[in-house]
Amino acid sequence: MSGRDIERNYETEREVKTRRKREQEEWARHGGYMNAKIQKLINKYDSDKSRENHESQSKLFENVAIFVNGYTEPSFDVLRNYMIEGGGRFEHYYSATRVTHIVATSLALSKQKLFADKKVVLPSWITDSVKKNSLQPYEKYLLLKRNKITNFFTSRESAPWTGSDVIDPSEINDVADAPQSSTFKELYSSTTEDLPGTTIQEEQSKKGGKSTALNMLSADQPGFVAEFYGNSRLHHLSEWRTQLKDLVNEIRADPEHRLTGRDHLVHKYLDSSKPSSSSLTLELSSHNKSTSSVYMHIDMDCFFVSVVLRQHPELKDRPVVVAHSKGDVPGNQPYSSMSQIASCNYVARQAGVKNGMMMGKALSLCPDLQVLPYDFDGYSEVSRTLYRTVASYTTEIEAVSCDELYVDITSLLSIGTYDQLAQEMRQDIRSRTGCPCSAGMGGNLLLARLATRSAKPDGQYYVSPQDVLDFVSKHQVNDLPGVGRVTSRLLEKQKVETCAQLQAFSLAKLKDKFGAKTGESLYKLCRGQDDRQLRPDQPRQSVSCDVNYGIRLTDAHQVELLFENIAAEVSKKLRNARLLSKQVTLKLKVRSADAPTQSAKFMGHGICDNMSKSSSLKHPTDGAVLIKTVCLNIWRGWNILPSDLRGVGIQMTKLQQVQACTRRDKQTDLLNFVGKGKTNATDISPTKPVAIVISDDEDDGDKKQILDTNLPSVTPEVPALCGYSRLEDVSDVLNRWVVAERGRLAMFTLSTFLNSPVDLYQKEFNNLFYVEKKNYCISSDKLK
DNA sequence: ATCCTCCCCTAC
DNA sequence: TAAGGTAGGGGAGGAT
Ligand SMILES: Nc1ccn([C@H]2C[C@H](O)[C@@H](COP(=O)(O)OP(=O)(O)OP(=O)(O)O)O2)c(=O)n1
Ligand SMILES: [Mg+2]
Ligand SMILES: [Mg+2]
Repeated sequence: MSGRDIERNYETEREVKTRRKREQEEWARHGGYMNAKIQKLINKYDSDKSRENHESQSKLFENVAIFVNGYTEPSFDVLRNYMIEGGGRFEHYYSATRVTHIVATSLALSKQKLFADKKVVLPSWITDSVKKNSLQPYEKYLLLKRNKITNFFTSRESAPWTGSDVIDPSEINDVADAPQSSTFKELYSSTTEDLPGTTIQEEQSKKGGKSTALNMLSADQPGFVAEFYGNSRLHHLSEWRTQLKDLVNEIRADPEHRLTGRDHLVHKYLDSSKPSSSSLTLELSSHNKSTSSVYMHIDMDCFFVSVVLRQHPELKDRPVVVAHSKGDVPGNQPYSSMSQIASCNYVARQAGVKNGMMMGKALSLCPDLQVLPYDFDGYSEVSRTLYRTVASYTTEIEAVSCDELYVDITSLLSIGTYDQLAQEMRQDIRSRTGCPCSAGMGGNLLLARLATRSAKPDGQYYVSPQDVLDFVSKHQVNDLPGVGRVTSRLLEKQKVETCAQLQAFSLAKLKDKFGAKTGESLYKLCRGQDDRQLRPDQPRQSVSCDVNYGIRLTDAHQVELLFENIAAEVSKKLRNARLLSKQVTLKLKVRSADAPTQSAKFMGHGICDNMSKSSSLKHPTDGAVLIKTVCLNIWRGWNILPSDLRGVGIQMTKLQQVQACTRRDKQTDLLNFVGKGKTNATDISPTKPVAIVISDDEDDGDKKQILDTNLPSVTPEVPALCGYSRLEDVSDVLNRWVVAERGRLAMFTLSTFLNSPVDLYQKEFNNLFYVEKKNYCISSDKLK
């Protein structure tokens, strides 16, 4: 079954509407709502200030101004009262100039970067200062130390979560005005996706400006990818997954890392009269090779909802979902919203609502649905706290996603029982994050994973060896990891719905039907067997960027701009990971010949044909210009109408780690290149200083990128510069040599490379010194 | 056999 | 309106 057929089964027919006026009204309404919200915050601030004036006796927090970031214990409100009563200031918005201290117990990675050189302190700085009635030195309470989070997890003193603070209920979306009628007529089984006709979406993305009232960037504009990614839950999910894998690797590699959670368990459950012997001997005795491993799988309950419900406890018994839009614009068809539900709580699940469901369908199942907006920073913070909490028990962890991980608990079982272990860890997670989670345990990854399903919500479950067959037989084949929509539909055709039924199939038959590996894996999984090991640090095999939303272009030039945008994004990712790649794959979504130009989902990709083609590079690269050029070559070989383009992905494979190259390599490479690529190479000698520079003539002439140099005065410092470097990291060095060598520098411009043989052009992007940032000008002799 | 390219499938 | 990303497993079929 092709992807296209599948989409047809769930994309809906949609009545085409002209409704610009309504959109404008909605925009105004929304603006009005936002304005009211801001006014409310201003009022709140003013009242804080007046309280400050009236109760001006205490000077405890004089000259202190705090900003509270994210979830804290004690709560936002309590901290605010302490500040105000202590004569300090409490800022509702972060401002580097006004705020003296940021208060947080955990930070999203993005915030860690933002606050890198700021005073970020634990809430206990405030509470301790209040307790002792004197301002404590903040240094003892820093959350960020040497670029990593330490303090919070080196002590177990933090109070348990009390979880009863309401912050600002005005942020809740309007409630419960969904229509009561039930004229929902099978929106989700239509076979034609859309009606042809009006071209609202096209008009919105006509070249040039920000289209229409909604300020959506057109796909050829510079900020388009960043804006889309900023709003894409799926992008965040993927980004966090890689960041959490990195976090696990960092923790595992950190010799300073302490197992404070584990120590606490040892203290609590093992005889504390002989404390000196406990930890070390246990470590050894637990390495009992004959015992097989036991795994725990931990997964947060309705993650996105739980995180935002901390601020809205009054909604916890009502059906709640997190999504971008409720689609309740006056004049829209009821139950027609195509906005996806990222997560729904268990009350909503009672009504049949599911993660990933369209809002329209969910509202038809549950008209009372409460829709809350995303809080991406909140999810990131909770994720990292979850991982650090688990890592305080053991570092035998495999990251699965932002709300989910596998843990090898074999050695921890010498401290306590399954139940004790899970209770302790879950309680710890809950008190640190304010969110519930569930845990499953079993003799392999499959059993642990399935056990979590039985455990949910807010529970735990252990599958003991004698129960395995019974336990797994009861499950639907659908529940098996790796068995999704297509596979279970294929099995359904064979009258197989449960694992018990699947067990009747012979290994040979399964291999024949599904292929060697898949067949064998199905054969084992339905019997509760699973060979997979925990794989904490698997090297990355690909790096990619995809955008399959919001693409409505009209001409080839716009396509080039979009490719440039996406190529820049993959390049950034490669450099971030310090990887170089030898193969580029371009993936496109192209509107199917018979598909309407307007998709079912606003600005969605609609019914598409997928195309992909890869191109191997002679030399590994991370350069955006090269990647873009290669992709455009592939694109030109296909003759696709720009207006039919609906999605673009660039995937980089055949990866290798950047290695700092030696001075000798560097000079050889560079001189080889210059010697071969340039007709007039007689000026080049090993002593002649050379820099390779991209000079983009369409930009103003000052913007140059330095790709490489063999400057003798730089080479002692080259190990620090080459391979991968950012201007921020190397600007000192750069400044020194640019000034010193001014006027002596030979320069090549990009056109030099474009006229070079292809392999030289690629070589130029080889793992050499590369300065990312523009606005960097050097003056020099031009090479004749 | 084993590898490669172009897909498809799955999970969060 | 809506934000349909991304990495890894693996199969089919051709090249070696
Ligand atoms: N189709 C999906 C599935 C998940 N997610 C996001 C939101 C979820 O909260 C988070 C974690 O996914 P889970 O599968 O763990 O689902 P939940 O945590 O929401 O619920 P559960 O209690 O079943 O784990 O990933 C999403 O955006 N879209
Ligand atoms: Mg979950
Ligand atoms: Mg999960």
